[in-house]
Amino acid sequence: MTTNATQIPSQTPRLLRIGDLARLTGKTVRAIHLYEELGLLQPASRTSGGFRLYEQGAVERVRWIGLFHGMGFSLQEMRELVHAWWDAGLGPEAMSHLRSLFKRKLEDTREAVRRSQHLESELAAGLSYLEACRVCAAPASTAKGCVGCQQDHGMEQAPALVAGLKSASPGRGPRRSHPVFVSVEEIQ
Amino acid sequence: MTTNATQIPSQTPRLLRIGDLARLTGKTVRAIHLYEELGLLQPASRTSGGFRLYEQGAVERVRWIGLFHGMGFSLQEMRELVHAWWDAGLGPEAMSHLRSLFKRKLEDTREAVRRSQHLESELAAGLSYLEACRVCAAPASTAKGCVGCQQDHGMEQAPALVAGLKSASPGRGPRRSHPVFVSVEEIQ
DNA sequence: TCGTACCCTTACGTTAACGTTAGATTCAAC
DNA sequence: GTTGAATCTAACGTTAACGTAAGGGTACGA
Repeated sequence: MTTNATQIPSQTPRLLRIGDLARLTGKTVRAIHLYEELGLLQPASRTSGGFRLYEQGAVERVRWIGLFHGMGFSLQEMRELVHAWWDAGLGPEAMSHLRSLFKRKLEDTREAVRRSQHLESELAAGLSYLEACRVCAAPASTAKGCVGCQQDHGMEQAPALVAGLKSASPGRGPRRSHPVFVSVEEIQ
Repeated sequence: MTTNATQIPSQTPRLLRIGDLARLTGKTVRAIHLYEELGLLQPASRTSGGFRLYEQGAVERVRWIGLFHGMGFSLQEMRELVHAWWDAGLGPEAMSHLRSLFKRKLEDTREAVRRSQHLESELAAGLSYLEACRVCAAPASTAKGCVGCQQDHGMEQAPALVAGLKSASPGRGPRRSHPVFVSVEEIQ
């Protein structure tokens, strides 16, 4: 009887070996091993020699893992979710637990969105600030004096990201010009 | 002459030892050492015995590091930015490089926002799906059959996150009931 | 001066998600 | 049967951002 990715003339669909699964999903054998260790995926069976054999559904499964991992779910979190799902059929408490997992992750995700959006606006403001230098004066002189220029570019105050960068400059500036005690140059 | 966090009766403000800086910023001494290694922060000087002494500005600096680190900037990325800022005074190319760093990070951040927002909507949909179970039937029977129930909760299709969880169940189900070859139970 | 908190440098440990390597076994085509 | 690709398990390595510990030196108030 042929067991390797061959059509079995009965009701059992063709099974995949791990390498097939890896190629079909763009993952490595190692990654699939890891998912199995974490309980996220199981082979349908094994050969008598110990080779893992997977059903076609495993392809979807690995893709699902990759999709949500890419969106921000750690493998551990997914593991919790999967286990909570399996347990949810056992009673109301388990179901409540599953829902609370969803709620917590949803809240965490909303917070992450806010943080990223905040950073986005900081970066956009900083970039505008830097672009403004190129606009407001002749290129040669602007580029030369831009980083150290004192004008506020039409803004009341430099964006926080740029302000922090600016504060780095004077700190380094005086240290180069006026050493206080031991001039720290070993960091180079 | 007193050098430890004492007012020097001249134009030099009181300097902080590393422990002071750590307490004022909520960071550890170790973290501050790391920032120094990465070139993000430097002590203003050292005692003859080697103790680091920081200016008040270092407090703002460490806070800035923490703020943007918390928003999604890796320390390495911040290092690149700081160095690009320092170099930007050297000419138009360096200035252009600084701007491109901003642009790239801005693009990455926008992508991160999109990913998180996508996950957020998936989680919200999944939660609605799960909440609908509690709504559509009596608690006792709903909780019992919820995970495996076949009705679509008024939705054409389960959200992708839930669909992936559902697909985990039948895979585990048959394996418990109808082992094909070697039943894999060692993952327990 | 003494005592104690503080600081120094060095170095190894932790975590998540794999990557990489090695030696042995299995599988399937020829 | 032979051969070479594929797979097995085991184990160590990588990265970022620190945490932890150790042994020795420093700073400063009492």
